Amino acid sequence: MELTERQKKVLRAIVDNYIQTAEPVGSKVLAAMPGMDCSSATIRNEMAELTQKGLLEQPHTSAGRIPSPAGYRLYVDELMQDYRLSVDETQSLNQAMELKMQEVDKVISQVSKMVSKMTNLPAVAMTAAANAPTVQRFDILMASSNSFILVVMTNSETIKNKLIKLPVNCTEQDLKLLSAVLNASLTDLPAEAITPEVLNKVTRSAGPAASMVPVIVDFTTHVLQEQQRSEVYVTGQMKLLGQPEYRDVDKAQEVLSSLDSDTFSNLPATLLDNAKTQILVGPENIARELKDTSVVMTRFDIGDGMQGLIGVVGPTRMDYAQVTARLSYFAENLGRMFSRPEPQLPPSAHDKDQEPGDES
Amino acid sequence: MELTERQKKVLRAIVDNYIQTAEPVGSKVLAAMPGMDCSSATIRNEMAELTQKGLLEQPHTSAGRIPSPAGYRLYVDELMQDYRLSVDETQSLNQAMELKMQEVDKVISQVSKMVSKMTNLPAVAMTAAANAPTVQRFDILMASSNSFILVVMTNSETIKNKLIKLPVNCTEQDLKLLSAVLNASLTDLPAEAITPEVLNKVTRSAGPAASMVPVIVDFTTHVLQEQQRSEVYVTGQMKLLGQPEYRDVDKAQEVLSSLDSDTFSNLPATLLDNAKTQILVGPENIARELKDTSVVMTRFDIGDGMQGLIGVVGPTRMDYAQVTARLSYFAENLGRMFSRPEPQLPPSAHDKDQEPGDES
DNA sequence: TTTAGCACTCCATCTCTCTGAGTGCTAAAT
DNA sequence: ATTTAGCACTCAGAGAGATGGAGTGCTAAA
Repeated sequence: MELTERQKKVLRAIVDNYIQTAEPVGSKVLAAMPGMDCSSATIRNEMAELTQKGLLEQPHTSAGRIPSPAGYRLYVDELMQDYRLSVDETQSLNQAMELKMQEVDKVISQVSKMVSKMTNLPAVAMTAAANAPTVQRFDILMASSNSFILVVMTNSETIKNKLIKLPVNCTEQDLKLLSAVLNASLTDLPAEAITPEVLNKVTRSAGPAASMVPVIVDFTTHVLQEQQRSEVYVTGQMKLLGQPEYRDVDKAQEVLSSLDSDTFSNLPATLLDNAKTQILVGPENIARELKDTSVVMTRFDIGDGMQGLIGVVGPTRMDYAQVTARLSYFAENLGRMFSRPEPQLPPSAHDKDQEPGDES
Repeated sequence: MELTERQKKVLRAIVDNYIQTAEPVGSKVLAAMPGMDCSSATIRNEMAELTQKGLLEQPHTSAGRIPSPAGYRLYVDELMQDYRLSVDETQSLNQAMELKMQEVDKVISQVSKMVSKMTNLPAVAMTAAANAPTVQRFDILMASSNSFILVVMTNSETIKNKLIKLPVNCTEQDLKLLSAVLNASLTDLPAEAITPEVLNKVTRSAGPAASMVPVIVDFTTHVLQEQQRSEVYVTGQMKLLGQPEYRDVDKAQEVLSSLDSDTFSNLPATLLDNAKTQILVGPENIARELKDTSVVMTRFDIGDGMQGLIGVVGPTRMDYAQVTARLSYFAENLGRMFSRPEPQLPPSAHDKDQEPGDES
């Protein structure tokens, strides 16, 4: 079952070529390639053998060969040449990444957009909380006599807030008491632990501002749930249509419709412990609908135990080397950005116009 | 140029039928319709006249008729029958709208998703700040010895925050001073008015915590700019492919690629002062690329002078009546929800699972 | 072991024909 | 004056061959 050097060369050439052209590759064009020092007949023999080994396929008798899923697998595992990012590319990647990341969840959607743009394929991005989210700290500010600002910071250092408009007659002192009670009773509790009993206890000891407690608790559980739920952002769906294998609208729709939270929610388990970029070829895939596509995913770390996954979805015939390289570079630098403390920009920092809703 | 009653009836029937079938309508099927008390020959005569008046078109000599843009215009202005939402529909709309709206900008994207889902067409949603955004209030909380929470509330009552990690040696008192200075100098200023001079002045009087000022100001201008910029969220692009006229991928792509901020940024001026739902048929459209599509847009109000636009994009042959009805209902109720003070839900409120990244 | 040569296969493309839906016009009917 | 029946005409779209060419597998010579 071992392949000769020449067979490897042929297989690699076929995959490379097919990735570029999306057309079955014939023996003639291969023979004409530089570095192939044999005739088309020889190539044909090798091809026949590779086909027999299940690494190539023939759409029909008188067509060239295309790689089979197994062929792709071998290619990405052993044959693929590393793609070197050009200087231009790293520059434009760096430029794209120069985003002002003020809110974590906005970052995820931005990231997804950028990945899609730079790979020219639909992109998927999601967060995955490593540990159960809890609240680390509550603050309550008085905005006016009947409106208050609730500030909640979670253990992953995400901060959420809410304006509470409620006619409550209370002083700054009362608010201090309330937040003290909240901080004492509700911090470090996962969403499930916030039971009616706890709520009752809080309400009883909350003093004059007690009427705010329900709203606060409701908001808190909402925030915690939101943190826990791994949101999946899909961007650039239309990019898939650019690929010749998805000119058929129905096919594209089938694939894209399976790109939702459900599909990816069982993925992280296998992927999160492996830091390297993963390539799932066709049938190896997570969802049945994706059996004719490939998914390339990689992990990146955000501060404080939060992790994210970014990846792209495309035809099995995608440029794995290039996509992998770009994705890894991206993930790496993204992680670095997050671990960096405060960017410390001068306030006159130029403000790149970041088209918000652009998903072209 | 006036139309007879029967001509109107014929035109309406043609548009209605074409909206359903996307096929040219022939005289025979029209004659067979209930309520048409004349033969196909008579209909043919009327059709010829309507064609001559520019309200109908013929794809080729031996095909039925389809409405021209002018025909659609007349239809939506005068002929269209109001679409009555069924009980089922209002229920599912209400259910869809029962979202926990914790953050304004998340709402917009949610809204866009919902509209897309319920019209089965690509949806566009954007906010439009009525007046120049300013900061109304600053707060700074100490999270730990070297991290601080900055809370900024704008005049539209949006609250943004940021965790500042910076080794600053200062007391609660120093923070009080800093926030007092910020509140005194930077509130009610639009982004442009925050000049280096102002910044300098603030830094000088900020006391021991002065080193935080650049970060704070940077964040503030960022927030203000973000508020001002009208973000355009486009969702459900793939829905367009469900429409027979966009089975051709290239056409769909052309349309969808023009759905970005730029296209819609010059729209509000004409639309924002008119509260009713607007229908832009084909060539009347904002962008040249949209000349074969129609856009239905409507306005909704969020509290405190903020406004939003939601709309859908689809083939000229879309079900205007239905889309308009759903959109209006949606906009109306959305506005109502925002003007309501605090929902005051019990904390045990059931939590509808709101699939986040689903754009199928 | 490699290569040239050749017969064979079969997809893609083109042309041609044919069908049927739909029209416009004319002449009779109301 | 309007409506209707009838008829000749048009033309897109489907289906049936016919054609060309890319690519293969196999055999026999190098």
